[in-house]
Amino acid sequence: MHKTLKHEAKADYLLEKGSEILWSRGYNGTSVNDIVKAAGVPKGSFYFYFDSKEDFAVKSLERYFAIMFKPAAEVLHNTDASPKQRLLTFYRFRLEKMKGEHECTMGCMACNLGNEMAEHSEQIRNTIVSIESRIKGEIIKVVEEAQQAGEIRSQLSPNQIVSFIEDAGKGALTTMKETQSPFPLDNYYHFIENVILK
Amino acid sequence: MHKTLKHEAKADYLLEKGSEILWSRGYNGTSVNDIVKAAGVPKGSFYFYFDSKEDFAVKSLERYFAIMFKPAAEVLHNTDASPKQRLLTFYRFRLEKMKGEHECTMGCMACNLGNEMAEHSEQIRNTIVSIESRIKGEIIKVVEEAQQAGEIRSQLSPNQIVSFIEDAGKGALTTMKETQSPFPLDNYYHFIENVILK
DNA sequence: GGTTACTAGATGACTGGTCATATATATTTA
DNA sequence: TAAATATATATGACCAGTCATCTAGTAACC
Repeated sequence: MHKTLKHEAKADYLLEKGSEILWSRGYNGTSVNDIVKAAGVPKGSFYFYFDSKEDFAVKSLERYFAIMFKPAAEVLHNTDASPKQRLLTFYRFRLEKMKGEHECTMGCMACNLGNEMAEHSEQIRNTIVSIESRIKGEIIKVVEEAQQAGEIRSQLSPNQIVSFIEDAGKGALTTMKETQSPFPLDNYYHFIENVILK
Repeated sequence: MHKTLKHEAKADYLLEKGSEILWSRGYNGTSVNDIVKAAGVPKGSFYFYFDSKEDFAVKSLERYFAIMFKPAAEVLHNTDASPKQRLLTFYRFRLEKMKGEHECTMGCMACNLGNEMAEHSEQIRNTIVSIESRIKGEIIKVVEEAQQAGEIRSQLSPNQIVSFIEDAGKGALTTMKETQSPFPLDNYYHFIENVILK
């Protein structure tokens, strides 16, 4: 079907209203009804804008990554600072953003949906894996630069380093959500700065 | 209500049969029907053995931690080895156990349920937080010993170190599940051994 | 008889998804 | 220009099935 601009705008509106519910309540905890009610749109319209609830989740994730990563990416690529400094600012930036989310109670949307659905929806799993790997790629480049500049040690490969930092961040977000406290994220940053990126 | 031995045995049987479903499909993805069907127990009986689905999840988590942590704890307290060696063996042991779970597709039950339900069930959140903090306490003691023995550096507090390692582990399990690969766990151990516990 | 252990079946609200139908907006034709 | 046609969008009633939970009862034992 041909998608008009108007079509896309309303689909975006549904995503805007529904994504936070999905983030908070998870895939199986969110009903299509919840989404359309939040947007004030009749039930029947949902399936005009999305193929299925699964399709809505995929587009929600894409939107989430776009919103969360884009501003942070600018920090990452801002060549006024040295590679290492850019990495630190980048992680600090992301972390503060996550801490701000509803008193540390919501965690990371991708982690939530990944943990819940990776085993049961290839669409959702693929969306998360492919976007995360693209983001990782961008960070890896900066780590390579930092290694070449001698700012951080070179015994570990950039992929190992970035994989570990990214994974540790996911876990910190999980614990943040469980304990409803920013400590895990602050502790995480402390390790990045003082132990990992050395 | 007075609980007989027989009563407890049958409740355990329901937990044994239902926990894996809960682990795999999550809280909202698992129905009471799924659980009783898996155990071959009449539907009406469920509420004779458990107060609610939420109660079942709490007891499932307690069972999960007991099964996963108990054997690992023996490694942790086996005083034949030095504190640092015990820590490394402990983490290696746990990691191999998690890698074995269904080709890396299931992740960690507590992370799954925590991410899904922490915001919506105080019972589930409290269960996870309190058990994890007890486990953390046991590990912290060994880190203290290792620091006193000069086996690992002392600039960081044992609580900081253990918090970070535990959180990083959760994230590694999340990525393991997303990517269906053991790499995140192996990379995690590599960092514990060569970067964190130094 | 009385107490406790257990369970079949029902409850009403809710699930993701479909459908026929209605209207609004473009596009084409005369 | 106006009329005719086609397409895009809107809508809520409606599936068949599932949800967590409860009630009212039977079965078992003392």
